[in-house]
Amino acid sequence: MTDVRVRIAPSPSGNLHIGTARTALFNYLFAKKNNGKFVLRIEDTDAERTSQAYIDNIFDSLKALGLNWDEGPDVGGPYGPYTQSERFDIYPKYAQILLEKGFAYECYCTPEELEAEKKLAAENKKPYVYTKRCLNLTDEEKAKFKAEGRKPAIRFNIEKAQKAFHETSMLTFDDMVKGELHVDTNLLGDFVIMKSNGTPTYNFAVVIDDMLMKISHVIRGEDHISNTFKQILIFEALGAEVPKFGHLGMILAPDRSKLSKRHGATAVSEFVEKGYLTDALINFVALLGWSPSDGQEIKTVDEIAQDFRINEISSSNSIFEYDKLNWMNSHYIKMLSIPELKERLKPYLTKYDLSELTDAQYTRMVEITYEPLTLLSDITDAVPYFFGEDVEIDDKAKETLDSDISQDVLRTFMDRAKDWEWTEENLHEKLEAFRAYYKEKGIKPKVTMWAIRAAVTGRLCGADMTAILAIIGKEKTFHRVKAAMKQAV
RNA sequence: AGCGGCAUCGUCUAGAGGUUAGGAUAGCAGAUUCUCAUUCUGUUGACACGGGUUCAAUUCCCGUUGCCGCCGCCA
Repeated sequence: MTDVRVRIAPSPSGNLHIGTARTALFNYLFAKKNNGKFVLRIEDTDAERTSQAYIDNIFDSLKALGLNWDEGPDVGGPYGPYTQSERFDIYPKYAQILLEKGFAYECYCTPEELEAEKKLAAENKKPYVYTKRCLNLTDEEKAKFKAEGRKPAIRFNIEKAQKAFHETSMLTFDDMVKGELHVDTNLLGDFVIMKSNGTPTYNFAVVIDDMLMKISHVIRGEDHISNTFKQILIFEALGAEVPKFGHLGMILAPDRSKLSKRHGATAVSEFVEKGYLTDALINFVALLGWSPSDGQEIKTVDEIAQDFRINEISSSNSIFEYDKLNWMNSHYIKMLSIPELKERLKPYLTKYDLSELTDAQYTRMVEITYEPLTLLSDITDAVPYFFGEDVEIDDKAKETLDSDISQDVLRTFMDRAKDWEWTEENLHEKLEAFRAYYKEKGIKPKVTMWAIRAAVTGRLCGADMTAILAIIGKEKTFHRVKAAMKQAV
């Protein structure tokens, strides 16, 4: 078997899309499983849509996801360069070969002429196929066009290639995930391989690069299926070995349309900013189309690679739903160690003055608040009452504080607590007794605690109350309780 | 319009010619906790439709429908 070499070839016209990340993952898994190489190639033939910021984003996102490449623009490799814009001198040579062999021809049609052809086809309700009007241009005709200042594009001669390598017009290939796929090449139309500005089109550049980079397996989205037939013909015309193809179903938004900005985050970096862990993202996205043989869904990329078989991937589209991603993210958050959590939560705590807390207090705060987090960013709204002298009291807490019972609880609390030793263990004991005291008077423990919670945190729900009191300290606690009492009088 | 692809709980999926159609997530109910959440337990919920083939089809074939994709000198 030839060496397995796969690639991810993003176009830097945007940040790394979550769908591209999944395609990259499946390529990476395939390489891992088969001891192959995973290469990164940047497809920036369209200079206008390319930007360095996007390239950086693609690198960073892929790295953050743990999808490290063996060969690529930054690390190099034996078949570089790995950025298409740096390979522009390569493509014309191969176009020339095709021209000489008769598998390609010059096309002098103007955009306007082409537009008219398309319009005509649309009017006749016929699918548009290029009319091949430039196929048999004489030298005189070409010279005349050139004299007019027209620069030729180069088109691929489908019929010639098809007749040279296939019995009939039906072209077939065996897709690794979808099985046999066919098309009638008569419907393809002679497509442009070199633009009139001298740069290659996508379909051409891909073939040349995959050929030169010795890519053995092309795993990509199913939106490329119709390109595959064209690409196979080019490989054959060049006398190159045709790689194996595998086409993945698409990731759709909940409304079944393409996942786009209006559905929220689409770029990996956006998910990360929102507080998603890359481990959770990659695990989640792996489950779109692939399923573990042991039913254990939480897995590292390496574990998945062991269990990965490309022919077992689902060939249907799948919908990207947040429910499960969220569950998985909270699961991964819970698996983080406290020291790790302390660091990873910091970016979401910038609106608070962390220096108000000692390291021990910060540690404890994290310990009692991380469990219910769905996103790392949820920490922001979960902890305001650990900071500052006063707290903002929300409506429900206000209402609770207004009751006679609450006021009574607070008075008693102040009276008793002034003598308490302010350690968490002791507070735990004392508050238990405190609740018991009120329980005997017919007041539920939670009502008792609500009064204190409302006064100290300004809300009715939150983390462990004993720990909160211990962390913020006696002074601050009393200050807030007094404030709450005054308000109600 | 044409061509191609896809079709199992809301969602992600497992499954095999004969299964009580399994799991996860979400939902619902209960238990636990000072609250919310977490956690635990239980539970609702699916083979798109119509024809074949077969003793038997959700599974194989054909058609219909639906959805997705492609028809650029974008990638």
